Amino acid sequence: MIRDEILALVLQALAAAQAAGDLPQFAAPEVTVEHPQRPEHGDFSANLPLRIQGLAKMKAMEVAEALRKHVPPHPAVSDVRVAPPGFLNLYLSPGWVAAQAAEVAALGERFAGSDLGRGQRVQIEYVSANPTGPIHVGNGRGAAIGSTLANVMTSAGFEVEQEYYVNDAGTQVAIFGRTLYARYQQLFGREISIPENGYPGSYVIDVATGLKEAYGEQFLKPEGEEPDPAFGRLGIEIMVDGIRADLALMGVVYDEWYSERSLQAEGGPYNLVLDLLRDHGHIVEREGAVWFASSELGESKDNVLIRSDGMPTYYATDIAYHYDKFITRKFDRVIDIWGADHQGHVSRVKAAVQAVGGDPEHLDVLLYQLVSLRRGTEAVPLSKRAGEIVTLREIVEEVGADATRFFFLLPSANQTMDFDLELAKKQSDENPVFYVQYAHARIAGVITKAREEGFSSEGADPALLTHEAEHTLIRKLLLLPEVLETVVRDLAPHHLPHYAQELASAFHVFYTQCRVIDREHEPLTRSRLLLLDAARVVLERTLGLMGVSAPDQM
RNA sequence: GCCCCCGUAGCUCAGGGGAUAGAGCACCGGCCUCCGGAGCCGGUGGCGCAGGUUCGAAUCCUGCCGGGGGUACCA
Repeated sequence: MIRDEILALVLQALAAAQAAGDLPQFAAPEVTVEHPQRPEHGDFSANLPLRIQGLAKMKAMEVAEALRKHVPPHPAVSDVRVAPPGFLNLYLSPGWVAAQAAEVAALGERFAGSDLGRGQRVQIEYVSANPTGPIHVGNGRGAAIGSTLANVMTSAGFEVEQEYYVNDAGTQVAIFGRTLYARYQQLFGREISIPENGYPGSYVIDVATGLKEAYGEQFLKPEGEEPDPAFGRLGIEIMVDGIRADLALMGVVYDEWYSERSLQAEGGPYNLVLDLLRDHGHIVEREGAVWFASSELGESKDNVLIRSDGMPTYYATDIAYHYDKFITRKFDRVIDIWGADHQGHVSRVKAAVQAVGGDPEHLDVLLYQLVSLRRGTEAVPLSKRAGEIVTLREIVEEVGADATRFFFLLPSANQTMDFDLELAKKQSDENPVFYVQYAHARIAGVITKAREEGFSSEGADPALLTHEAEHTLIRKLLLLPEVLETVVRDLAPHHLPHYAQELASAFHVFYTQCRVIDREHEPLTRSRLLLLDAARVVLERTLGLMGVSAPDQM
């Protein structure tokens, strides 16, 4: 990408200036270039002179001047200037900028692809909500973030596997099973109330009804007896199917649905990991429970692995799960995307990864702050135990998958988010996603109209693109590779919808100022159609990575 | 108490060591004889407080104030 080429020029200038004796020898700090806020400061700016003025024992302006003299010529660069208090500003050549319209259009969907990941195998695990209830709004945020990150990392040359960890074992699942069985019995007329701490939501009745229709009274036992464990598992399967369908509605599709229960199978990772921890002296037994001596690994305290009732904790199975990720499946890198309520779990899991022989440096936990719901000024509780919850499906059906995803992606992950249902539903036309999609529809409309009138971008000369709005648009197109790199580096997909808005804005301005189809200027018409091709490529790409559709008409 | 995240325009949010802090919505005023006005142009308005580090701080550090989350033999 062009930014890296500019950076290379600055580095070369530094080396050349030192070789020529215009700057003293010293080890330079990490050099970066950035985009100045003001266009008169150029397309790229290096603050290197300011950073090394001390090392060089020279004034920053003098350092900048020494560098400027040694910047090697480059076809994309038309000017290099020194600006106070000591910036080195580089200006892109207008001819080069214009030519990029043809480059981008020719690259098509290959544009902005990269080999940043060099085929690294990355697993991204996200949502992984308990299958004891339907997916809710908060889970939707994780879904949008995870799936977008997976798309971007794939395009950046990572080999990405998307996974949903199905918590189909443990206490909550057992409680769900008992609740389900109570509902099932109720359907046969028994006066049974759902257990204390059970799941009061009406969806459990739906699942029970489904099981009754499929299996009749097959699972009905004499009153007072415990249900067949297979009954609860069937219920969980139905819940998982529902979750899968809800996420698919938002365009989220996984490579793998990984069962927690399978960890505990004979010879599975769970027993293996316990033995491993025991062999390494990480296990202590006290108060009737089995503990992971994590305080010896720098944690603030020990944590229970096996409760005194013999049941493994979530933490224990999670250690086995991460063992499976790192050791068994050998992922080069693992990204877990969790809600901020799991924050305390991060260092524990990292400590555990270390203890079982993985490298905690290769585990990234991306926490997203919680989503709160309101209707106008009225707060809506999200709790799963409250019975009535707002499901993700409900949101998607009301505002559409595109707006839902865009909306969830907009704030950075470490910003809490207020999802106003009333606003999302009532003002869906004013959602920024429409502004971006409208840009795409406009482009498609013009291209179609041009074709009908016999115009195409065939043989276009990009050099005719000299209007300021055209150049602003092209510069914006060239930004996508940088945006994608930032998304990958910082695990911050929120840059994408913001970029999409800037891109759409640059297009709308161009559209307003530059008429495309003009019979009296056919060569310019072709050039502008070429630019539209390029803009369409980038807009489609950006929307596609977010999982948002790029409609030809609206 | 301790740990994590956040206080930026009336609202929702970007910017997270650079030069005069941005966008959307809202509000005020303009722009279609012409490719889609779901658009464009202009205007009003802002870094919680106090110290510190730095050539330079919205950005880093410390303290305080305010909001959210965590601190289970729940997941």
